[in-house]
Amino acid sequence: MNDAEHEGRNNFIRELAAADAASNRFGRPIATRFPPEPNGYLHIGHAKSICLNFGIATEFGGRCNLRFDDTNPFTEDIKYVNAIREDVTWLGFKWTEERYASDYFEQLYEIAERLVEQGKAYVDSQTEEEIRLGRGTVTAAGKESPYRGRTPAENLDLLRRMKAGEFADGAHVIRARIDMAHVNMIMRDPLLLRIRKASHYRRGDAWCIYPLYDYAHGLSDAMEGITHSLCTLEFKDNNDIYKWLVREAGFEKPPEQTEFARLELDYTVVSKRKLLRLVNEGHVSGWDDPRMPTIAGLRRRGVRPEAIRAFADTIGVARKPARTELATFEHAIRNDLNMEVPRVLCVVKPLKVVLTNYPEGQVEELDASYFPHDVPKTGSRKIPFSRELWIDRDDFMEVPAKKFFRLAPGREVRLRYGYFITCQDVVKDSAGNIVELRCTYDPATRGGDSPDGRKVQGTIHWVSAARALDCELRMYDRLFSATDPEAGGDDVDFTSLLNPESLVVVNGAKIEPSVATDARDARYQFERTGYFWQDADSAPGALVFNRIVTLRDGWAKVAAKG
RNA sequence: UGCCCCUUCGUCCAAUGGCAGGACAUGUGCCUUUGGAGCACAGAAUGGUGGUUCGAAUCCACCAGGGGCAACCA
Repeated sequence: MNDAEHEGRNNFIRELAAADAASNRFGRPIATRFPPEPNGYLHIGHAKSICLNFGIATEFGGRCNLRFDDTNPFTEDIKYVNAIREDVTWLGFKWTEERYASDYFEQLYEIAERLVEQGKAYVDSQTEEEIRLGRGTVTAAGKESPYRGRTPAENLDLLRRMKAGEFADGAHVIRARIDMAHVNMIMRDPLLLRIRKASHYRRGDAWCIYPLYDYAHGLSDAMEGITHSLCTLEFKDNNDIYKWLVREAGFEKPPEQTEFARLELDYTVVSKRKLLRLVNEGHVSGWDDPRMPTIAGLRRRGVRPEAIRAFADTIGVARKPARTELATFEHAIRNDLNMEVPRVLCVVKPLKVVLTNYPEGQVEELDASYFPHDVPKTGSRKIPFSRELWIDRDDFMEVPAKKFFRLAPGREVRLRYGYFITCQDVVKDSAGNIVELRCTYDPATRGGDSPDGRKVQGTIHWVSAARALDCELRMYDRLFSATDPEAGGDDVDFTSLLNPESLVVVNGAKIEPSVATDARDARYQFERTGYFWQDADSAPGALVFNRIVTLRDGWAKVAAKG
């Protein structure tokens, strides 16, 4: 361990890096990389990997590259490159170098020629299906290709002509000559290069043979001088070919791959294919829908990068496949916001309150601190108080339940930063719905304290009916109603598990007027309700707030118990 | 069915042969001009069976359970 041991919890990869740094095992600084394929958007699972890779590099005075593993021209696009760059930057990381696997095509090709010359690779001309069948199964050895015995000269000629574009897609592939009976399926003569007469988003039509992941990844790491190649568990078996290639290619002190468990979060899917379906089938509004687990979605939701980094730290890194409870993530979000953002008052479901003993037409400006006593920040604003107010419907019960501390007929409560009020009368419409409360206020309790020392059980939020602003509230909840939406495998369509209430739009909420002059990207705690900020759709006069996360709700627990 | 990986409180992660600890969650109490936050306390775990050892979560063997691998995807 070195002097950076205070920076987060311990894990096996960090110990490995610490030991390697201490022994100078690689003869070069610790180097990691974050290697996304630019074919989709980054999500919370990538954030774990990003924090790990950049964290290790920083902690041990090394470097971390952002490398785009763009070896498949069919699926990749510059727009994803840009989105990924934006997301990594937003998360708070600076990469040492920006690299592209597609910049290594030349070197990868040279290595292929050498392998062919040494008889360690060959051109296979079987069909795709023949190759698949020939691989055998997990219990039965594979069969050697009839083309496996081609001479180096023959292979080299074919390879050059493949590169020159003489053959159609699928006519030939380059395979490593390893062992068709290897217990690890990956090692049964893995494919290295395939023909794709496709335009690559960066290389255009310069190439028509493209490396496969196994061929490109380890060698790319090696060419960049990476020391610790960190990836998720499903690449465990690929480690064998990784080692084989960097050795055969002759790299001194090649990088070493280490696998860790990917993040699985309750009520969430992170597979690119499924995320894509959610977008394409219109279950969400886009990649940045605030319910999406994408970085873009979390950003639009209002989650701060600090919260994501803190979350990554608390979940740790291990080899055990594990699911994390959503509460762990929500705690990280609240914990971050709690100490940072100002409190304001917003009434979600307005119920009119008329203070019968308050002068008609009078408006007072009350002082209201932006922060509670335990947040070491200062600042306040004025909030208007008037005869007619809005309070939340949930803060009134005509027949109060046990342990309900809020407003009820004959009961006195405190209006936050305001006065004590007592409910005198309940006004209903012809259908019996409560439409208005007639209350009295105690002028001596201005600011919220009674000079006679009288106590109230509840404090509720409110806004002036005359001065409040209308706003729309988008109440987001978990996207799925099942803890593991993928548990059913292919037998269950995961979209059938979508939570129908993942978005509840509340129109006609009432918010205090101070927010009109705040910064557009201000985040708030709406007291007693949750954390919010303005959505991208918001505009002056048509305010729209996203709920970032709810507050912990102690009353909900009491009420649930009855 | 073959190979590989994994198994510690409800959940996630520590403890690397020497007092099983933290966080989230849960419960109770205190405090409170947010039923927020905070504070205090509590309950809660080494998958099983053997073995090695003065001593095992840790090392070994077997068993059980979970996961990964049979794309010209990454």
